[in-house]
Amino acid sequence: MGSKYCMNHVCRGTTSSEWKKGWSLKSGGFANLCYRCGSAYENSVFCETFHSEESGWRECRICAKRIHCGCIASRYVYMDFGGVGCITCLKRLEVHSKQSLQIPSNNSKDTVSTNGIKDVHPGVVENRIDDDKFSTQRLLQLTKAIGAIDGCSGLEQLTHEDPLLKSRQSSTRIPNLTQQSLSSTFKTVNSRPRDGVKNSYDSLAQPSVNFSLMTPSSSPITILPFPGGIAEGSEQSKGSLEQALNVLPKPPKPSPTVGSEVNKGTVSQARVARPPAEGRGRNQLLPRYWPRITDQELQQLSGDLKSIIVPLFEKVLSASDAGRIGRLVLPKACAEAFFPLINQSEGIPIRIQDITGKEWTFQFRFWPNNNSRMYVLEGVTPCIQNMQVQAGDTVTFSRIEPGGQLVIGCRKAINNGDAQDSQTLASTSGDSPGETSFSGATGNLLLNGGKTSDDSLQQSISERKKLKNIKNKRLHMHTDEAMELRITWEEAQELLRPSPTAEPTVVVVEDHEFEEFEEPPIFGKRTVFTSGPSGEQDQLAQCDSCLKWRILPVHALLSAKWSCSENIWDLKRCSCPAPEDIRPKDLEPFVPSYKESKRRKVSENKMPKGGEPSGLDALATAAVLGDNISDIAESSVGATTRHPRHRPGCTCIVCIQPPSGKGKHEPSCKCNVCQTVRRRFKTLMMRKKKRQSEVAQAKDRASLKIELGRVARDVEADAMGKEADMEESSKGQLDLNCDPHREDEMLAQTAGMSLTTLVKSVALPLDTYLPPAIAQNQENLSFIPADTDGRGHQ
DNA sequence: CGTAGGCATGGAG
DNA sequence: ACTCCATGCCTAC
Repeated sequence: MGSKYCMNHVCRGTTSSEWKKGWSLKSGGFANLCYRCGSAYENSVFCETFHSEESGWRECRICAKRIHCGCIASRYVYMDFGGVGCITCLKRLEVHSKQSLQIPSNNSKDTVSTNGIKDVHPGVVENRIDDDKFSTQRLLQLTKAIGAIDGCSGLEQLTHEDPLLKSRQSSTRIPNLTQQSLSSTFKTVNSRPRDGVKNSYDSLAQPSVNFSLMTPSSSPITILPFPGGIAEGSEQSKGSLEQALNVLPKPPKPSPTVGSEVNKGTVSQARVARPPAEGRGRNQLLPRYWPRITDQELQQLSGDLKSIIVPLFEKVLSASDAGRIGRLVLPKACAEAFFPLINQSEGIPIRIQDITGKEWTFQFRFWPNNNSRMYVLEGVTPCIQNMQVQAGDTVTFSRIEPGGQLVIGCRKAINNGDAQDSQTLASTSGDSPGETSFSGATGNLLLNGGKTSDDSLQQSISERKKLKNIKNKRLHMHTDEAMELRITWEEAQELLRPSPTAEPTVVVVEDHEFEEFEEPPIFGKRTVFTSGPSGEQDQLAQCDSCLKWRILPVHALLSAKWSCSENIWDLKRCSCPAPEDIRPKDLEPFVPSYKESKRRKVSENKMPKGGEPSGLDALATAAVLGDNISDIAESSVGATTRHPRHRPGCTCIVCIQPPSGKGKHEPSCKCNVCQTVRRRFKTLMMRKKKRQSEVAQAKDRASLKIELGRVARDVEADAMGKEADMEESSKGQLDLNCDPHREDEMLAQTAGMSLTTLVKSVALPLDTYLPPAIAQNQENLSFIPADTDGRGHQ
């Protein structure tokens, strides 16, 4: 990396500099370049060839006017990879890509690949073009063809006493500029102090050139191009005329319309992403952040501000960005490329002006995030509101040259099919969707994009992606309140079923068989248990296909997705065309929301959906449909044997039991309720065994400890002649034998009871009901205990 | 209780 | 596997 001190005259005197990898214009090779000035001359003050006495100014082979040597300090020449061009007629591309320059020099080289261009692009240099092509006549033709560019009229801006130029003065217009004016311009464009808001954008990583773009009715609009665009592409070889007008970098895949528009002497209105302006790490910017301002808009803006506008980047506002929190997340790469370097998390206040000149002050800061940073602009709400933008719209960041003043603008989203409000805003504000405007919304800047169908299509796809991006899952869940899950753990438990692939292991505990499952349970279909007048029980399930209700045996276990075809218990009702088992009128008492449920279900089924609801989806659906499970249970089971601890509507395994003496289950009953009871009892027993084991171990340890203590006290008693302490030790022993888990003890003793009796006596903590696998992972589920404040876990 | 600040989380690329 | 970043969410006020 060499010296830490950039010795380029631009940075001269500074004590340190940041360096980045880049193409050195001095050596033509890959080197460390100063972030500030782009210079690779860490130890030298000037480029050796800059204004060298011998080489001096050189001439454009096309317009025969002066060009710079292309050194790093030669700011007027756009040099990314070492290309050299005439700053006046912009024919540098021709020179850069097709031929080398015929540069007189004292070292007798008839062809000079300036600044090591030969090393960088050897192929380019070798592709020479006959000098005839660059005769004066040819030059004039090209100049006329350029038209709007007005040839090399900007030549007068340059001045330098150059003997080589003098030799050409007889045939070409030679500027009479002074070194002073040159330096003045140079400083104006490039010299920006490092610190401070307005002048701290140490982004002159690459030399730049002022490209003059003449419009028929306006003064030249000078635009700082992006170093990366032109030199990188192969499109330059298509001809100088196009590139001459392509003052902004081309998109990676330029639209064919761009060229045609250029040829017509107009400015491209195509909204295409352009590689960003120079800046730290700009090459790492994702294309999604590339500015998509059209040439026309840029011209308009530049003219309006009477300044050089350098589009930097843009971002589609997310919901968070546009929210009232007032924090706009800046893409990291953009923040680091175009915003001041900050070392403290608190950041710095930064002033950004809008098109009206109104200045906004934001706090530019970052948060540590995963060993990285997350950059934000704080306090953007007023500006966002002023621009009348919202999520889905795009904010643009540009820079005014000289001075480096940041400018914020906006562009309304084109396709607001998903962002209805945005469209409303656009219409009310008079903006057409998809147009670029700037805060303050001056009407003359709202230009029609003039997109072709291809452009529109591309743009539409792009916008759709953006909208999709801003409407991600979280947002979707949040905005779609119907998806909000409000279901209690108790309700969730009732949907648990053994995994269909799970093979239970039957264990016998105190004469009761219990099924153990290695696999965690799954969510089954919610069904409704009914009890008839005579006490017989039925189970009602709704077909997911035809939505008809079917009467099933109480022991039937249904998967989350169930249809009539799976009704193996009633062959007359095993297909959807079969009439419903129960009339809606009769179903109402059990499913109060039956009608509403069915109505919603039908409309829901009309919506295209990718997958089938299952598991959590089934729960979500239940919640969405408003099928208050509590209500269902309460009404469906009628009078239940509710445990006093449970509230009305409780659907726990206790409360859904039929009243005593009614519908008593046989010991071998395999209905859902009984199986659940058995499962839970199994869990109880396992926990009890575990606890007993732990207690036994603790008891052993305590006994040992007590025994040791007793020995010690015996010794002490013997010594002291006292025996009173013996009783105390006995008390301690008794305490340790006390089992604090009386409840489990009691429950364990119920093993011999009938299931009904067992159920009656069970009053367990909620987590006890849950199989261990679920209990452990309950925080991973999106259920919210009914009695929480709704903030979820944690 | 409401709000803002700050960090954590997890989906997406 | 890793980074980025949209958003969740805890904490302090």
